[in-house]
Amino acid sequence: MGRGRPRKTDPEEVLDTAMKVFWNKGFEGTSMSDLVCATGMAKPGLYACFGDKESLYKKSLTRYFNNLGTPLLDDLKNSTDALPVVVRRFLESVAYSMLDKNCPSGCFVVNSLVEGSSTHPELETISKEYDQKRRDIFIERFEKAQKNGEIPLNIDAKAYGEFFSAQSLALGVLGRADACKNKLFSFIDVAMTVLPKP
Amino acid sequence: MGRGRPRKTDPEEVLDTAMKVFWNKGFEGTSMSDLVCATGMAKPGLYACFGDKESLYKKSLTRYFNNLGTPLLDDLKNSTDALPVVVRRFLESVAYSMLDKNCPSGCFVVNSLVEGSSTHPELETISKEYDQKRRDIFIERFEKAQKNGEIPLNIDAKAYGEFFSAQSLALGVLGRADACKNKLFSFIDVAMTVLPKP
DNA sequence: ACATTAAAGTACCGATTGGTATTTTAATGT
DNA sequence: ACATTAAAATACCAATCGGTACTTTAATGT
Repeated sequence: MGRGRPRKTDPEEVLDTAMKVFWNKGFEGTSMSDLVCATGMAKPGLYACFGDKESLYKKSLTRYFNNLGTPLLDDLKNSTDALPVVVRRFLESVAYSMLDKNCPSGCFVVNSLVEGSSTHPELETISKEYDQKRRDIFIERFEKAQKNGEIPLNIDAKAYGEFFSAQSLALGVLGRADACKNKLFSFIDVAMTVLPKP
Repeated sequence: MGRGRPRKTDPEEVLDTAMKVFWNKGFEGTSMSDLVCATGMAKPGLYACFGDKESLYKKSLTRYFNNLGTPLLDDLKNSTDALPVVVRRFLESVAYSMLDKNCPSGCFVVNSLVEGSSTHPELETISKEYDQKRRDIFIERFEKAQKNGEIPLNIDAKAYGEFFSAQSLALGVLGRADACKNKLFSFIDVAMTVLPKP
């Protein structure tokens, strides 16, 4: 163990809590006082641990993407399951995430994309980056599907990949507007009809 | 003409400008000073004309919906064109709105839905109300289409209506993330493949 | 001309904002 | 026992926040 006074709060837990506050209220809607109250870490502690508000927000968004986004993307990229299976599983996982009552509503990346603070352009950059990663992996998977013969050669694999990637944006907004499980899942059912038979 | 000193700025123009500022930067991200600078109307004038910040935001969002949303919804509701024609026209109109360089990016209703200020619950209520209106009209149109034989009877008209209504949410986020015309339109092309033949 | 009306403009209010300097507390190494 | 380390806690900063009281200006009605 280190030398000085022991930490009252685990920085990982603090970051997790801060993530949820930003996710729920946005960058502009969250004050440092909000974060102090929610995390239990005093203001100077937050600054010492995570830097200024913008830096803490970036770390929160990165944590969100790594913890909640990356597993879904890895599955989409690496699973050997058929295209309709992996695509549906991705969208349903997003839907389940929308319904998790231990987390704020919606998708933090979508919230951040939409808030798009003009006074803090770096925040827009990072959320666009994560949005792009999802898009790229969807496109890759659809191009692979075309090579595999899972979908016909005469369709625009890139456009289809982008379409399904964008369905998670719609789910993010629907989740933010308190859509129930039935609505989210019947939305996915309809979206899945886009997938052409091979 | 009235009695007192003439207005320097037309309240309609002021509201139009305020709408664009809120649309661009959100409720929490916009300060009264921002609005004073953008509109040219001094702060006491804004309060006298529109009430407090929350009230001005509501009027801005209502103006957005009436001016930009209602015409599209009226067309969707009243046009005698075939289902694929009116649906595509609706989505393409949304896409063109995303590309209008005289307006902020994205859709103000989507932005407002996603920001969803927890400290000002009325703002969430009104954006959800406008979102619901679009959904209702889409569902109506799909139910009508089913009666007309434009789509088969064995599909879930409500789910299809909600699906296409939600595509404008996706377009709103895509527009916010600076999607270009090609991406928006090929997105719509793919979405339109959902429409079943009669 | 002059009172009346209403908007513009200035100056200000307490509260809160993001951020920090300083002190106090609690552990460890010697 | 005591210096050292590091975090907690308090107190504070200038700037900005949403909102308002007050003064000034420019028009109209008589």
